[in-house]
Amino acid sequence: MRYEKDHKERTRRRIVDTASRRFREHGIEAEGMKSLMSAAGLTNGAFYNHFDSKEDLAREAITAAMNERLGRLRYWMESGEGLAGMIRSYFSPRHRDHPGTGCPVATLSAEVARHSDIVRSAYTDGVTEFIELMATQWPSLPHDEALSRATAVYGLMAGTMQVARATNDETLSKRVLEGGMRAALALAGVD
Amino acid sequence: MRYEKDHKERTRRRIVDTASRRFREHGIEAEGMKSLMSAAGLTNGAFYNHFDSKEDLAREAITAAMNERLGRLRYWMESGEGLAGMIRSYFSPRHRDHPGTGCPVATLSAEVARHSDIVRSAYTDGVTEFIELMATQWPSLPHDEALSRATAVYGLMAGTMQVARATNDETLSKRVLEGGMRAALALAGVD
DNA sequence: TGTACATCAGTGAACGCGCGTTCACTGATGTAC
DNA sequence: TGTACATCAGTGAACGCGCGTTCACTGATGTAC
Repeated sequence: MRYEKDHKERTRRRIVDTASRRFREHGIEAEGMKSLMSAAGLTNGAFYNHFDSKEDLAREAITAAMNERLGRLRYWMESGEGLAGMIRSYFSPRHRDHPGTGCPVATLSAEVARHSDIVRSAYTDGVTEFIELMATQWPSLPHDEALSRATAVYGLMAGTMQVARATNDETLSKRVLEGGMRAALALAGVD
Repeated sequence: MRYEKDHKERTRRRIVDTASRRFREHGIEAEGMKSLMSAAGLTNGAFYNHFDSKEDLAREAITAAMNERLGRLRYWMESGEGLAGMIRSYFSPRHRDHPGTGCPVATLSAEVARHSDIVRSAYTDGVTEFIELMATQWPSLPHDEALSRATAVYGLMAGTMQVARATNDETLSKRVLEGGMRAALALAGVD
């Protein structure tokens, strides 16, 4: 072997991580291959040693982003603060101002709806797993109802975050974050 | 005059209406000028007789879409069904499957966040007006609290609609619509 | 009324540019002997 | 140990293509007389 045995694998992971961040920041379509690869410390041509196509990378980047968020949720669920902690951190200005490391549902859902089934399945798997984990918050509810509640809380979080980001009225943005947080805590029954 | 006196104005309005629908269907960036103008029954070159740039059109198309939704909300608020009627219609499979005539917050928010202040202001104005009208649903609440509640309900609607559209799991999509509807009705206090 | 002219909404080819993708090549490293 | 060779991750120019925008031109219509 010419390089250390996991050299190529580490490069590949670096591309996925970079894409996962930059797709969330700029959108999948708006992020070009050249600027993406350059941000990963490589030139454009190297990309196709690692992936079949941009769509292929989109699938992996979405999975990576969803897994990252799932780990974060798991951390909160296992901590003393529980789901309430996750909700509070979700509605922070810090999260609003850093979409690249934030919730991919809030940044990519509209685009994903227009992508191939391969990408949509990666998204669906991530969302399903996230919701299943959230649903364990309400062990006394029938599973179906717990899932429904989880999707509603998740939808509320992602939707309000988008409005908080898209508006250029700081007052409205703050109100959206605060109102969203209170409503999410209430809906989750953890306030 | 060569044409009827409002010929140009009607053409202009036709372009705005077409853009308003197609931007919601495909995204602003993904909708090209040529296909847009062709859908409006014109060729690409005619566009610049009516608008300064695609960004300029985006602003008008967003305003038009928001006004259309505002009219629809006004209709429901004045009808016997009130806000509950609007919420039920929002979570219909019909709305999910026709994004072009649907809620622009659910389709365009993520993109708007990356556009110029001109576009973001058009979005902000529309959202503000929509929320103000929704807030009249709770006349007994302090105005600030009514606004907060309205933003939360609106965010919940837009966020869950996006998940229902992006997933390719029909079961999950149905659950999201149903769970979202129930939660929205509860949050609005109209169930 | 009939004819010459002015108007201007709309046409469609062309502009420069950046896109996703391909591919001949480079050069650092490991292997063979 | 030293040298020739094989490997292959990465380079960077080039591909065809579609983008948003520009502009010289067309032709249907209204006006002037």
